Amino acid sequence: MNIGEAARVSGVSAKMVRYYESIGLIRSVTRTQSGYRVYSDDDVHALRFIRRARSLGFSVDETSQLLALWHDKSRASADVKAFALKHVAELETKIAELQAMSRTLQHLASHCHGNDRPDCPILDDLADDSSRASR
Amino acid sequence: MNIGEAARVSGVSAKMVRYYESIGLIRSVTRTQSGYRVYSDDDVHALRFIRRARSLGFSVDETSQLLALWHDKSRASADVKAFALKHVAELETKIAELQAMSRTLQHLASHCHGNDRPDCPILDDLADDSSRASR
DNA sequence: CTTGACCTTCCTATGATGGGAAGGTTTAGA
DNA sequence: TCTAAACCTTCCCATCATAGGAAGGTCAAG
Repeated sequence: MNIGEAARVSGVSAKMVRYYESIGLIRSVTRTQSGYRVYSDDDVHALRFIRRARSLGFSVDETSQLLALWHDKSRASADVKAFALKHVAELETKIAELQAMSRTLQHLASHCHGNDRPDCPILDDLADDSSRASR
Repeated sequence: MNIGEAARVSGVSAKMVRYYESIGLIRSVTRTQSGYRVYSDDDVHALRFIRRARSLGFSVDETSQLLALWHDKSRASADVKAFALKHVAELETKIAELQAMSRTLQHLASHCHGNDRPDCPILDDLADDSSRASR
């Protein structure tokens, strides 16, 4: 099948399929005489795998490692589990960072009258971050 | 003061100070005869404001809008509050996305034996995402 | 044989940041 | 007074994953 159909059935855009090939994430598929890429069901399967891994927040590099684990029939499930849990830890770190931002902003907003007067503790905080330490 | 000192006291790298100037986030400061940038306390104040806004997850563009609100002495605090709360909503959306990823991965990992056998439900899921719908 | 829907490669941009090269300036010390 | 170190300047490149678009070749249906 052509790249367009492979893109459609895998959910990965044709643009990204070419990109993934260029960086070596997927193998270079065979071509027709005229140069069109030809994809097999296995290729589409790999593309779906990639799309799913990306949707779980794995980087392209990490996805590459997951593909290697997938193809390595002799790997231990412990290796895969450790890899997944390491990513979970990174996600949790990121979540905690965003929650800290959100919490701070909500706190500031709760002290802002939100009326038509100009004085606003949110901007006051941004303008003088030493206030955070002393208050 | 020179850009190096301004960077040190504001917490924004000299590299970024030049970048912020190049994109118009901060004004072009005056120069010495030899071309060195010269920063005032007000300039440093603005840089601190920017650093704090960035640390709360505002984009450079949003930071620019915050700077405008800061300098607009007649704006209503309601405008600032609405702006902040919109950002909180975006943060919460992002948090929810990451939490969904984390939850899914934790769920998969909990079903993985994590031993030296090769079979692993994590990779099975990645390899066949139709399983998610049917199970 | 034409037209439209494909496909190809190549270049550009995004957002925020850092690295580094090549070269000019300033300052402190010998 | 000279020199070396520590500054500064601009300019280019890289990151990461993705998209847009141009210029041109191919294929299939009418």
